[in-house]
Amino acid sequence: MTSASADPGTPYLSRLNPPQRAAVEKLDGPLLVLAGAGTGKTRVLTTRLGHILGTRRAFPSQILAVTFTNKAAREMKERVTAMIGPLAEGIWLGTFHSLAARILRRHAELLGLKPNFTILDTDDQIRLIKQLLEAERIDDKKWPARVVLHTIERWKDRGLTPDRVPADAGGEVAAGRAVAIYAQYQERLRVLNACDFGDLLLHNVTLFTTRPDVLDEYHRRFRYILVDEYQDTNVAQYLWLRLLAQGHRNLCCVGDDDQSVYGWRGAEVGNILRFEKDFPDATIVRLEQNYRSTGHILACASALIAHNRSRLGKTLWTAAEPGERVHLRGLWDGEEEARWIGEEIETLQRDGQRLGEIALLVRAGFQTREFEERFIALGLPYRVVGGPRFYERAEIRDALAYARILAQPADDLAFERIANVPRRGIGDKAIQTLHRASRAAQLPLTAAAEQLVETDEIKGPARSGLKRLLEDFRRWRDLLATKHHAEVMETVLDESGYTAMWQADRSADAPGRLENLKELITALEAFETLAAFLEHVSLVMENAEASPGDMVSLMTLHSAKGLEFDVVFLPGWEEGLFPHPRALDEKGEEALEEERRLAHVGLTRARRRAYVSFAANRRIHNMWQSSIPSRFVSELPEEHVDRRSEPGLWGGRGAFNEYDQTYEWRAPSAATLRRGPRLIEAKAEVVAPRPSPSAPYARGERVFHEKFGYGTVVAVEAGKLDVEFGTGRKKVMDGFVKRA
DNA sequence: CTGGGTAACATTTTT
DNA sequence: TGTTACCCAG
Repeated sequence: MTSASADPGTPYLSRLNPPQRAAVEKLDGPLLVLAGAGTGKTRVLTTRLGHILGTRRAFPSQILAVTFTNKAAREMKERVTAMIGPLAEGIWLGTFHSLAARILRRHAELLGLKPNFTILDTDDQIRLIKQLLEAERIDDKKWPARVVLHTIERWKDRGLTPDRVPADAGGEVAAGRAVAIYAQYQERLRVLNACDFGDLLLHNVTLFTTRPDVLDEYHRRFRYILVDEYQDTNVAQYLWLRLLAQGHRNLCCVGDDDQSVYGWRGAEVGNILRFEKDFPDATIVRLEQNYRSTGHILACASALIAHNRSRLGKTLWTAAEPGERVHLRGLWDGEEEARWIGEEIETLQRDGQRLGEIALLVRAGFQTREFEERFIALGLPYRVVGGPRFYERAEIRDALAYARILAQPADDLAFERIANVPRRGIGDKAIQTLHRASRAAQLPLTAAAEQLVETDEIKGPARSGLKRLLEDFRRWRDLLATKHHAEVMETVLDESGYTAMWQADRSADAPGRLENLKELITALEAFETLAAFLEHVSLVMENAEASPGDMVSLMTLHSAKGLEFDVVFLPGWEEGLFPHPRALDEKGEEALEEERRLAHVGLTRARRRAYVSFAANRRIHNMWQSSIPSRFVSELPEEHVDRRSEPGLWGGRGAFNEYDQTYEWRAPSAATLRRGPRLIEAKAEVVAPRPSPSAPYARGERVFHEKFGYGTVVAVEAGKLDVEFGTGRKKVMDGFVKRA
């Protein structure tokens, strides 16, 4: 037994398997730990932290431990504290963004910022880009701000400042002027004394590369660096790590290339390969023994992921029993799929299975609805994990905008957000006038407004509303000097009429919003300064913990990463849904592999039972589509699945169903698959719907439309018709046509 | 300036 | 099906 050989002072080492132990004990020099799903990587990370401290190789303050999520950071802190006690407090442990922000605040002036810079949310970013597009007269119909922002963010993810982006990069985006927009965007951020998330890292990299003296300070500070979920790092994060690790090179990265599912957000699996290149002497440890899933499940997951070409290659194995095969089931439609899963869960529940250990993982958020409806009908308790974060809620952002404008009068974005919320007569026209004045005077909006209200350029309700608001700002700022900011904030929300606005709102979610505002005030009380609170909210604050209780969890595959459950349901494994065609459109083969990794993540969440299902027909956005099983279904080995489908469905003789004889399902041939998704997509055509009483029209029928004139019906859907008019084919509501 | 009505649209989302 | 963005009448 290895325990006999463990040092008496390090009993924790004996609880590790040999590769785990190697990963913990190899303290000096670069180390890459390839940790497959369920192989105990968190244990390795925390034990390693404890080992560094336990062997007195470094003080806590000399360790930098980086994660992606606040949740992961919190868990790591808890586990290390449990191991070594309150000493753990001193470790620089946090997310990439919070650590980068912490460093950036100390050296803000070196980057043209003040230490109290604002961290923008997506909404602010979009608004800013919109303004720039408008100024450049770029059609934002053709180039939506989100698309332009996405382009810019990918550049930032790659560590590219505007001057480093090739002038012709970005292709057609923003009418070919994406790089120019990027440069303007950065300039605006500087004037606003603001950063977006990408900037936190990017500015750090700029800082470290331009100021070796500053970098040196951090070299001396951090002697050991640990990184979790390394496969999700983008280039900027990689550069950041590499810069910080220069010298001692005590960099330990833990990740799994087979769980890289954030490529669309700039994550670079290539960083793993790059690690070996940049650190040729790196030690590489593979963790391959899975402690989570039973045999059949693991076999399915492994066989599936083996279809990916770009992998470093790991072979997961388990000492556990084979357990149940993966349940594979084809159903008639989505409704039936939901019904079947509901019944299955009820059966499990009767057999003593806790609901809290059951999860339903879907590709896209909207898919949860069908199941929610079913679960409500059954009275089955469930929770939806994910959804908008606390600080993304409109009421929270509004309240924060008030706080921001008080903390930083130059925050134009915050001002614009609340200038007319609640309504105080300051409409688009007034805002435009204000912008003109602000540009002319080279002043922030509020300062420009101070001047403007003294003139006649603005009149009527706009003028009085603005005047009143500016007075309010002054009064509230004065209040900050004498009262606690939580109290001030409450006053602000009251006196501005913001609270009253929601009290008067009779929509169903208004009470919830008022609750959220209360929660915000409560959270505010715990902070020293308003600025500290603002940082916390934008970087750290999470949704209130999902209510405890024994409930089924519903979430996307993405948010399931890192979690595990006894029982996992994986519905909707159909071409056209999973792999998601939009992903495939954008990046082809590479994206297909990312989708496959997502499938792999899904399967490996399950400890004892996994259910994969697909429906022959599905209503998406009120359009019936017939679909064929996902190619991933056929990648699950026969001998590890238990396939049961409804008669006539997949696994039967061919015809998908008795109503639709025109469509025969064949397993996609290898050639078809190689040719890519497009062909398969084309196969998933819209099927003639069941006759709908509200649309008594038939194909081929002549109809008359007020606007388009006479035409011929070419397709019928519930409530809608496809009609060929003289001028072209149009989709019309059936209520708008008459029989000709 | 506001609010109603309608057309267009609809991945994933750690920070 | 549900949401959001825009257009026009009051």
